[in-house]
Amino acid sequence: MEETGKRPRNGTARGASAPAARAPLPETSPSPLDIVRTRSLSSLVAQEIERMILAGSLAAGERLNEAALATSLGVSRGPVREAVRGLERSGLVVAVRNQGSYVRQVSAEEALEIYDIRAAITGLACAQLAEIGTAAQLAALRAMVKRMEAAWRADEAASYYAGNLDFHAALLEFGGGPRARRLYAELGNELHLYRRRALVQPENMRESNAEHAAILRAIAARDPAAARAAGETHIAGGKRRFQSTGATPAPATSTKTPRQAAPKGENHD
Amino acid sequence: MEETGKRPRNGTARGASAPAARAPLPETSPSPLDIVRTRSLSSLVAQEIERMILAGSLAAGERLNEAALATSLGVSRGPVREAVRGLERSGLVVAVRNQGSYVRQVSAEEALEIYDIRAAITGLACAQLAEIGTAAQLAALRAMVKRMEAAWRADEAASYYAGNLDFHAALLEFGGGPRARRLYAELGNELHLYRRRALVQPENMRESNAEHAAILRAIAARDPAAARAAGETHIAGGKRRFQSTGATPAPATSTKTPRQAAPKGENHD
DNA sequence: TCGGCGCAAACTGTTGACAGGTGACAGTCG
DNA sequence: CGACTGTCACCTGTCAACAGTTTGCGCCGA
Repeated sequence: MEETGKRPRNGTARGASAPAARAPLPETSPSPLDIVRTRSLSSLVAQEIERMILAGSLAAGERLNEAALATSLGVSRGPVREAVRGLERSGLVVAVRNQGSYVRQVSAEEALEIYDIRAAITGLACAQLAEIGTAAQLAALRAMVKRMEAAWRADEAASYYAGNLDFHAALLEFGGGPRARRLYAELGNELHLYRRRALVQPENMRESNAEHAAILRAIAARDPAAARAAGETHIAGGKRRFQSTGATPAPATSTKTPRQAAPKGENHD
Repeated sequence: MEETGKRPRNGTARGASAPAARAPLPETSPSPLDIVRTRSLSSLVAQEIERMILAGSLAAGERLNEAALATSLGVSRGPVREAVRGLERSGLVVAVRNQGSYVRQVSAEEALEIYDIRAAITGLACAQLAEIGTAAQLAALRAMVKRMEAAWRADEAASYYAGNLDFHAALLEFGGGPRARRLYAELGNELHLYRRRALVQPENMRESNAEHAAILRAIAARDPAAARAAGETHIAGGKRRFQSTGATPAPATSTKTPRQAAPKGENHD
């Protein structure tokens, strides 16, 4: 790249100029109408498609019709294509030339591998948290575990699941760096693409939360090695619980089955 | 998405139809962009831009001019935009609306974090390799270590560096799953974006290769825990060698410095 | 009735063009 | 002489249209 434009790269990216200023008018629309001016349509479309995939509106293996998506979202095909390319790079969709893009299907082997990687990342975060975690962070984590305990005692699976997500997110928020956080989120998204999820069972919740408590004990004891082991054990336990619900190790037949059964539940890490 | 198209998803993707046919004309431009019609232009452009970034043609922090890239590659702006979106999702570039895309700059903190994650992934691969590795794989790894030893004895830094890359790639090829492989490659690419690289020093090479040998010993002993520890120690050693060459922990000044010094060397994991 | 063949519709890949926004430069006023 | 403001060129974001390919369906013949 040699001297195409003379714009000398402003050093200070002033970024969001007015986060909350200049709002004297009653602001009829809560946010989206003009906030859209901040991000490009492509990123909005990508976010929406990702949401549809994770929510199940677009099933795993389903084909993405660019024109249909474009009209559905009220935009042209350009932004949709850019969004799909981004999602392809993220691993959420796979594209075949002149044929289309499909929501990626995660095999059982891949799901198990993702569990392994997640275990390593979580262990890393737990170890760091044992070293640099503050008392306030520990208290917040303890409160989450308490809430989850109440949830499984009341047999509220949905509530437990949400709390579990929060707990793990907090674990990486406190103990992991930004890259680890992003990676963990991506792995979680990919895991959502697996067709079968661990069923919600009270025993799973109890076991899962007991492991949460073990993690906290190790962190509180400022023992990085133990914290790491506890974090890895926890994810490994989630993997085991995931497998025990019928994760087929190897279908060994056609690599791409068009249709899968709908997700039957949620798993507990 | 409900019943937009009636195309019933062909199960067998027959893929590349004509790999190298229809080339009777002398093909004046040897550029792979025009020869290969198997992959879409977007992916080719993405690959090319990624290559340019990793090769240094596009320096970290440099702005990507869509039109200039398009004309330079002989395509329109559409594929370039799609490629840039993909690279943005990969973390190689950052985009600002109405302003452009810039090659991402990796800070020292991020580089160190990437080392930590790489250590975890490598440890995972080493542990699995200790369990499932074949004798042939072990022999191949041993041969690589032998070649690297010859390289550092001859003080051929470039040769050692290449062998080191091969060794780590083989480690993940043999012991890691596809997801871990992809992740490791991505992390390596991001690390390339850091402005300062560890200098090539014979002592570094010797130390690095000694750690390689330690990994192989643990794998040969079929001791997953030891293999994992050896792999992590090796990457941690690479991180330490990386730091010792002057990786500033925190510049703490402007978040985006326009220009950085050119890379001065390569690091040894 | 079944298999092969050809046509046509649909979809993707790509391009060019238009509109909006941003940053820099120059002129002007205090 | 300095700061501010208006203007302008460049560039990104978006859209509509064209071309190539694939695929489904109907037709014909054995």
